[in-house]
Amino acid sequence: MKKEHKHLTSFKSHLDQQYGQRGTIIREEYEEGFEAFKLGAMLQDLRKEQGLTQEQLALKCGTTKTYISRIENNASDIRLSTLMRIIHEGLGGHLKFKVDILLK
Amino acid sequence: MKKEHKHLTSFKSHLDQQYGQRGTIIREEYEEGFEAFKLGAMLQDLRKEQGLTQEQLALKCGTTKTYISRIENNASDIRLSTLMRIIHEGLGGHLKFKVDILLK
DNA sequence: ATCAAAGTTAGCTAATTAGGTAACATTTTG
DNA sequence: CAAAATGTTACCTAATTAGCTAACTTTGAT
Repeated sequence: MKKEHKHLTSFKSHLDQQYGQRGTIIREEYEEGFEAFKLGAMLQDLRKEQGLTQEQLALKCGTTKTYISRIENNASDIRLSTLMRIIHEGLGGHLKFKVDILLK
Repeated sequence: MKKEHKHLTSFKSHLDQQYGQRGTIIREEYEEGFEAFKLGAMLQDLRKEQGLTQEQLALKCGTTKTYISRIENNASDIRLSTLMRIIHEGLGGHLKFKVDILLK
């Protein structure tokens, strides 16, 4: 496999522990890395947790598997509105931002 | 004033309490709202906390006060890369995402 | 090994952001 | 009030995303 998704396994086991409970909130936090921007990995993880194919996800949020693939592989920048649409309509999720600033 | 920034005051007082400390991390969390998307308000708050004008901020991150104004007033969608540039280079901050999903 | 499903890549086009300049409006300061 | 600083809006252009189709590749199942 070309790509590695570091926190997939740990997150997966966490999911497994909670599996069966209803109404459980998954919180997947993505911290922007120093080198590369791996939003794609987060989206791919979330999609797989829900057992969706790229095509199924694409259908839910009105795009194509082609585009989902590009996003997951960080092949393109992405608009905020598009990111939110994928998370909302595609994954049924809720996006939050946090900004940390070190005061001088 | 046309716009209101609800959490500016509370955040401001919190800042005032901590003022003078060095190395303190401000965590401004923005929860995407139901109705409208107020990323602009968050960015404006953060800018003002640092005592920057739109023009000063624009200089630091290689854009114009015109553009900063448009973003703060949610007059335009924004690319992720641009958002990150403003937060990094303009505000010296660090952006994090979180996705909450309610399991079915 | 073969077939089908899933994922990736390549073009092209249309829609939208980002950059630039200038004019206008609002707020602050003296 | 007057002047300066700050912020907003308008318009245009260039760069980039998003959408679309099709071909190619990889993975998984039988």
